[in-house]
Amino acid sequence: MGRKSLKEVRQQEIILAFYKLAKKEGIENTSIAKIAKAMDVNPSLIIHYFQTKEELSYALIEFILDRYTPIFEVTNKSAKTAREILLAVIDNLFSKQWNKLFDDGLFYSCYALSFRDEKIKNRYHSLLSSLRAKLTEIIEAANQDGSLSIERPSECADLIFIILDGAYFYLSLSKDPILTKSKLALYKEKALNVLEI
Amino acid sequence: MGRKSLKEVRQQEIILAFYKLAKKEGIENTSIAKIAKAMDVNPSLIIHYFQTKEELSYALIEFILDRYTPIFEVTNKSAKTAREILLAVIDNLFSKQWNKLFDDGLFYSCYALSFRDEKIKNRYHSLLSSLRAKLTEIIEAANQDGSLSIERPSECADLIFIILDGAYFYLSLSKDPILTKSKLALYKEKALNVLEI
Amino acid sequence: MGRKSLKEVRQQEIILAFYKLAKKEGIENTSIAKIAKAMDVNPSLIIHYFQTKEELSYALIEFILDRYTPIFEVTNKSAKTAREILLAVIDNLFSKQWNKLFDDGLFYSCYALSFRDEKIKNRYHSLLSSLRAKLTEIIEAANQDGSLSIERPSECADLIFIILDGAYFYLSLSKDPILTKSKLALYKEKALNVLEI
Amino acid sequence: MGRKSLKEVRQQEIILAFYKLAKKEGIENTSIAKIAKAMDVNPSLIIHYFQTKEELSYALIEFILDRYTPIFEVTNKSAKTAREILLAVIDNLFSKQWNKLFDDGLFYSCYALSFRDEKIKNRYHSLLSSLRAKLTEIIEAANQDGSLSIERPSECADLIFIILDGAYFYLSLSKDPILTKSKLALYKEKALNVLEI
DNA sequence: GATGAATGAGTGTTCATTCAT
DNA sequence: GATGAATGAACACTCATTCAT
Repeated sequence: MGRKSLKEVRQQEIILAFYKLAKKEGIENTSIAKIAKAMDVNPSLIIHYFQTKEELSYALIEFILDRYTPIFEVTNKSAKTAREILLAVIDNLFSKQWNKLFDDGLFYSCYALSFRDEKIKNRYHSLLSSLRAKLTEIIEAANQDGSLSIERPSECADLIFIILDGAYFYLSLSKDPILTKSKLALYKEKALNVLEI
Repeated sequence: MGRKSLKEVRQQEIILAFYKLAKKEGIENTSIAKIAKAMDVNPSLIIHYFQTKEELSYALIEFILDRYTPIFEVTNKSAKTAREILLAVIDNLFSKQWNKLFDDGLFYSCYALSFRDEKIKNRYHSLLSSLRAKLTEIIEAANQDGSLSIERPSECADLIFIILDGAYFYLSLSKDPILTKSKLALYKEKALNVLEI
Repeated sequence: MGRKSLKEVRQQEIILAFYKLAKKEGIENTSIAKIAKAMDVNPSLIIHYFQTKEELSYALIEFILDRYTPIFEVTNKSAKTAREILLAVIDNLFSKQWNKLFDDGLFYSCYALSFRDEKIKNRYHSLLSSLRAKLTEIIEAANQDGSLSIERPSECADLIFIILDGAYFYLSLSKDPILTKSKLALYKEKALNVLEI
Repeated sequence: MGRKSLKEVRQQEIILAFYKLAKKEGIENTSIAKIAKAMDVNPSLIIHYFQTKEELSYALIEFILDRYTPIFEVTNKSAKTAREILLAVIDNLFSKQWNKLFDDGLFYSCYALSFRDEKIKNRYHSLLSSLRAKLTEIIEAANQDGSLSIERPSECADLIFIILDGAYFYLSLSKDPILTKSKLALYKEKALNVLEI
């Protein structure tokens, strides 16, 4: 299989540096020069690996949306029933502990970009769709083993994400972590209601 | 004693020009120079009215969030029962026809700014809170005249907005207007369910 | 005789505000706008009284060089002998306590301007000449009453100012006030030697 | 590995261009853009080599104060006695022919800056101190070989510079070169008196 | 693979000034 | 006498990018 080429390694380093800076100061304030400075390399090197700023930005978005991957990770998956897995996933979704590298500000910044960039819009849309699809699968599995009997699993999964996204949209603005926690618990309950649990 | 003040008029003109440009090209790509060019005035005139770009940006956000005002406007309000008003408002909320000057991209762009600007965060939070408060009032009015009997009106209003915000978050990415419409109808139904209607 | 016109009063206010700002931040960093802000009036008003920045600058230099006037002020002049007056003046010169409103940085800044502005150069030259002339007079008076017998009074006065200016030029850079004081005393002694005292 | 560095060469070119412009029009009127124009390069190139205007200004001051170096250069030094060297140096000092690139206006402009910039003040102070130290050394050498017997060499050197600085301060304003020359001769004589020559 | 030279367009902001009221 | 509108040129500085080495 061989080791990763230097190119890929370097590209990842650059994206990570970009990510960290953008997280701190915002995407629009993060220039190639700043990234280069943070990495202590020459700005030209960044252009060398990503021909344009635009390409670099796409790579960043890719990186950011990849943060979502572990959202469905459940420990001891094989040892669990479909229903247990579903509950664990719901827990995951409504706790947002799944990824420490995740940054809401950046997520919404890039989301906002999608209104003027079709490519980004597609990327976001496909992420949101795939999340829904995965949840749908889990619901269907629970249906199959009889532990659940949801009539329209995909509609149900969709609704849960509607609640989830609406919840984070609102709670991101909150400054009271205790209130946030209790609200999140409430919304989770509502999501479980959707599942008739 | 002095020349008559054009301040408010000019400021509004500038904000409107800013708004239009930002809508088209994004906030981060809209410079004072571009606004000035669009208005066919000198850039320093803009600084004359808004001392800094920051101040101008705050004014823009104010302007954008003001677009939300008509959301609760219902024709023939006095002739209607509380329940009718409530239904009309829900219709409003889930149609987003209430304001043609509204731009989602801009709304989310500014929202994203709130993660690095406390002032903006407060402004968004207060908007969202006041919307919830107004809906709560309407629900309570319907409770009072017996046409509704919701136990926790504010929790109920909150939940409706959670669904609404989650819905728009998701549907903003959609490119299929027909699907969007039908989904919106579905979410509205869910909101009505929350109201036990 | 009547009272001073509003014009003169206002002009003096402006110059004083200019002076204070320039003292703090340097001439080259002091703009009409800043002066106006400090005075809480409109920038145009300043232009109204001094047609151009240049004119205002000339007025400032005039103001600054006027600070030198009290240098020859000696209390109880009439009660003193020529020699006593001379000694008092030398004391004055080498103490620089004569005017609290005096600022060295500003003085040298304007002095530097004289290299590119003939008018300013003349003004400075005439100040330095008149100071020498006054000192010469005092020396001549002491010569006359026999308390001194200097052969070339004007040359002598010139030399004293050479020492004085050289001293302040050097000591302005010093950060050790005690050393400054002792050095100043030494230079004064040398000046008195010139007078054969 | 990378392109060969032009840094020092270019930096010197920039400083020289800065110097020439500042000499003609004054430091405060010399902008980065003007320097760039004079050099027929892009303004950003100057920023590339000196990150800020401030840094560039420091470099200029360094350059200006370096003009003082040749002041103690004496031809045929080894063939001369200490006393001859001393006389040659005094000649140098009071002729100011030592450096054609020297500009008084600029010197005093930068000197004036030292009142608001500690770094510049230190630089000037160290220059003046080192000049005094060098002269002291020469006087001590003459003391040693018996051609002079000055009790306090450093005080003596100091006094000579006081006279020198005071002289140039005054004579810089003069417009009569013949008078200047004769005065300078007189002051030189006084300096020699200090050395009891 | 990486650096440094160099550009040109752009940023927000300040400047002195003019003119109408 | 004083204000506010408006300008146009200038400021230091940052940007993404290209090219030579």
